[in-house]
Parts: sequence; C-alpha cells; structure tokens
Amino acid sequence: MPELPEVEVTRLSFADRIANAHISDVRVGKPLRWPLGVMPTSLIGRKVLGVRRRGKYLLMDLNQGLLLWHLGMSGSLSFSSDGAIANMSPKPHDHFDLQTTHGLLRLNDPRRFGAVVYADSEASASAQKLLGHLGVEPLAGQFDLDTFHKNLKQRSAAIKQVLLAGDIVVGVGNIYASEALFLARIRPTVRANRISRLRAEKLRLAVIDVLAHAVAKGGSTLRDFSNAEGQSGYFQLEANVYDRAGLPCRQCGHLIKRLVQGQRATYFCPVCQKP
DNA sequence: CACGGATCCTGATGGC
DNA sequence: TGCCATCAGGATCCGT
Repeated sequence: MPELPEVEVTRLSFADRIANAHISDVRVGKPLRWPLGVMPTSLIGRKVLGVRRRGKYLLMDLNQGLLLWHLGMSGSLSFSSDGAIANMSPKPHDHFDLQTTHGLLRLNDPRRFGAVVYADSEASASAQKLLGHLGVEPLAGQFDLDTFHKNLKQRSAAIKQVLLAGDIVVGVGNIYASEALFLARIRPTVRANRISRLRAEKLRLAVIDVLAHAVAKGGSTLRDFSNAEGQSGYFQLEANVYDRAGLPCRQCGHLIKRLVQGQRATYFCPVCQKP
C-alpha cells in the first residue's frame, strides 16, 4: 500500500500525539513478515519518545530500544487518542496493537507483508539487517547528483528496477517509479549505466518532485490510502501513467503502455519517454 | 557482487 | 451466482 509519501503522511498524523506516551499493553495477532523479536509484555511501561521515518520504515524511539514498523503492501496504521477505537475489538486483519496512555496504535494488514520489529538500538544487528543497505533519503537534502550518477553507472539493470531496489535512493515504490520516469522523460527499460549525467539530474529532480508533492498533498495516488487519523482515500494526485494502460498520454495523447519488469507492472508513454 | 526469478499472504476483479 | 485465473502499493532470499 504505502510508498514513502504514504508512510510519511501516516507518521505526521500521529507522531506528535503519541510522543511521551507510555506503553500500557501490547496485543499481537497473526504472524507478520518478521517476528517482533522481544516478549510483547516486556514493552509495557516503556515510554515513546518520538517517531522518525527511514525509507518506508517508521522508527519509534522508546526510552529503551526502538520499534521498527513497516506497512508492506497492504498495511495501514490507525491511532485514536480518545476511547472510541481504543475500546473497539480488533477486526480480522488487525495484527498488532500498541496500547498507550495517549491512545491505541493499531496495525491493519490483510496480506501481512508488513512487520513490527523491536531492536535494542538503531545500530544493533536486528535493526541494521533491515536498514543497513538502504540508500539516501530523497527529501532530506542528501540526494546529490554526483553520487546518484556515479551509483547509476555501476548498475546494468533497468532504471525502473534500480529505483525500486531502494539501495541508491529510498522510498520510490512501484507507482512513483513509473511517475518519476515519466516526468524525467526516461523509458523505464533504459539500463541505469547508460543514463547521462543530464538525464540523471532530470530523474533526481523528478523523484524529489513527485514524492514531495505527494507528501504535501497529504496522500497519494493510492485508492484506499488513509492516514492514522482515518482520513482517507481521495485520489488527489492524478497519475500521468500509472494504471493508465491504453489511455491517452496527458502530454501527447499517445496511448500509455504497460509492461512487466521483475514481476511488477510498469507504465510509460512510448513517445514522451525516450530510450 | 549484481541480476532475475520465486516467494510470502489475502482480497478484489474480471471472464466464462 | 460460482469458479478460476490474474493482479495488487514491498522486500527478501536464492541460484547463477
């Protein structure tokens, strides 16, 4: 479900409200992608210091250790400060509850590709196994052209798949990869190491632009996205190419094409986007 | 070490 | 209406 913008919007919707809360209970539902890595009851009494984001992970700092949250393909978080949701019994796909003195943080994830993982510190092996290989943050001023272009030159895979891999720059998922490549006018099948410095700069700016814009719009192109306050689902950002196979390009009118790369759908305009 | 494919799981959708 | 195949926002593991 979530790419970087959805994760960030989710974070913004509850981080302030949960800060300084104390964990009063933990409920674990069906197994998620990875085990929690600690006895759930051992978290009771700890204090939530804040919530950061790294790529598509949310990092919840506790006064001792931290929790890493990932929403996978179909996950979403809800947080209720009042008692309304706090008293609601879990629905079938509610697989993790963090009850705090400020409210209930609940993970709903039908496909269970998401996870909540405890780590003693961000530098610990369990955290680094998940975070250690991640690329730079695109919206934190660390995403510079020299490094980006140098990294692209070392990769022979298609640029779409290199973006998705997340080890050069994080947060670009399947929707925004197609959208960014459209904005940069680059064909998704172009090998990364064949991209000129000039085109790498266009792509860098396109990635920043599409992600920042989606965060600012408070949501995304996702049909069923809702933040942790339950505000949902407006399709605010109009996709240029994603899920538009057979429809006319908004720029030139030619028909958008769909192809499959690494078992993932890719959409592009064969006229606007050059090999 | 980078690449391509298989894999985890459930629900929605479309064709017949 | 039922059944089956296909597809879906992610990321890891494995063989090459």
